[in-house]
Amino acid sequence: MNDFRQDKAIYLQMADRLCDEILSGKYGPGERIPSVRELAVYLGVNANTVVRTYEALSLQGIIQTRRGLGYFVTEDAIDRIVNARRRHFMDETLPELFRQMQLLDIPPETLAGKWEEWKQGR
Amino acid sequence: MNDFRQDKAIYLQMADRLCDEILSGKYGPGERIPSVRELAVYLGVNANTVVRTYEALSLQGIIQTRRGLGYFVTEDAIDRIVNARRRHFMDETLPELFRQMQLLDIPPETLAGKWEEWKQGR
Amino acid sequence: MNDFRQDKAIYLQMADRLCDEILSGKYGPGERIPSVRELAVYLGVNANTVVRTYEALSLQGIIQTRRGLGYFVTEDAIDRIVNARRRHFMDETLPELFRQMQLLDIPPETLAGKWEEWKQGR
Amino acid sequence: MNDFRQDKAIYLQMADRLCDEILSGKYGPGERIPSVRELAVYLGVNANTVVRTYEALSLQGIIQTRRGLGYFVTEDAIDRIVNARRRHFMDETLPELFRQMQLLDIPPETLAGKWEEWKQGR
DNA sequence: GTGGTCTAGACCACT
DNA sequence: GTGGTCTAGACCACA
Repeated sequence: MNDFRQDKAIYLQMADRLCDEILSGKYGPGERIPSVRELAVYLGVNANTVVRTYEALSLQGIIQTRRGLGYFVTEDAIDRIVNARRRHFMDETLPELFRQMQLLDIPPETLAGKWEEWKQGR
Repeated sequence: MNDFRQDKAIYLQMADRLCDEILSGKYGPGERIPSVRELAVYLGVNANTVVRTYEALSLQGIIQTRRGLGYFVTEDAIDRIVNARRRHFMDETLPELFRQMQLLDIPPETLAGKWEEWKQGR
Repeated sequence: MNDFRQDKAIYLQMADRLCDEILSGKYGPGERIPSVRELAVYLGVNANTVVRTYEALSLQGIIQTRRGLGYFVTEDAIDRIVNARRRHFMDETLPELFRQMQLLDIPPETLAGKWEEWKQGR
Repeated sequence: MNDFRQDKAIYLQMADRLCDEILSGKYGPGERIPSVRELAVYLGVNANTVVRTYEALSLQGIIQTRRGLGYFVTEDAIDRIVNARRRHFMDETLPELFRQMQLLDIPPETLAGKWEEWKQGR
């Protein structure tokens, strides 16, 4: 229990995991996810931390709450997750990649070549 | 003290940090870096862990030992670090990037366009 | 200190007040608002409650954080507040109004007439 | 006990509640409502506050006192409550609504359209 | 100083 | 049981 990295907020790591589990089909659209207290005990974190995770995912429309019943995966959760990750890739991953390329003096043409190599290797 | 991630060997994380500090100029070429015991106490890790770090960096020619004096940054440390990181970029960062792009269904042409955007934004 | 109603979360009431103060010009676009701890002491609430208020307003793009400096009113804060309130009027106020009208057996035509009356009375 | 708002006199809030309970059938026409002292203890308020509540409702003809027996719901209590609330709707709710519409720059024609929408949605 | 996160424990309303 | 909110107090990174 409680095997989280130190370089990212626990509640965000938990959100990522839940999204992975939704994408993998562990929790399908419309299904109920573990209650706040259940998950808190299971992962060895404070209930408030789980609350923050669920709030964040609610705001993104990936899960929704039903008072007194629990949290449920929304019908379009998968679309929303993929879109959010695509956005993150464009706004975070790519700029960081380009920053590194600049620092390491790697020309952008390299990317196209490496992409071909990689596709072959699969 | 001792704020290391759990997902990577501590001695490798320490090596990364030392490289960062060399690149930043904190320890210039030819300068002495902290002794094994000093660094072990300072970072709250076992002295053997520091030894492994220094051995790894020695093997890469980034630092070198002088009997009875300590470890010193080599003259071409910066080049070696940049080259090592360039290799890491090619062998680790890029494949991971391409894997993500495949998962998110992002075409490779996007990279060239985004690179131009990013260069403009700077 | 601490004069909040019991029928609505304190952090939401605080958010409403802050929006009022932004609309009134007390805090203009680009200006800094009180720090989390300042406001907590001033209003006699817990710092975490202020944090929730500021987080909620951040998510709506009404304020934004600058690490180590504080929270600042965004340039388009006023537009966002007005739009949010208009949306609330349509989605919350009106349905509640109509529900009451149905309960009290008040015909919808009444509204137009009363509107004219009210406009004259001003 | 004693969960009243701060922004409205407690005796008026108690009167509202009693009216709700009459409308809901908890106390039917002709039935006896709790004694002043009973209600005061139950709600944790001063007995004089309950007296003011009952006086106010008596003046509106919603309840009536029978010496030595207690207060009783009048036969036409429900009509009187509905009428009072209709008056409140006209004199308080609507002007406040119109004030908001003016502030938010919402044209009065919107009401008719939204009313149709709402009726459909039920 | 600033904000950001986490824990522990409490009370509430709703089912 | 469920989620929603609040308090008290702690430690962190950033400026």
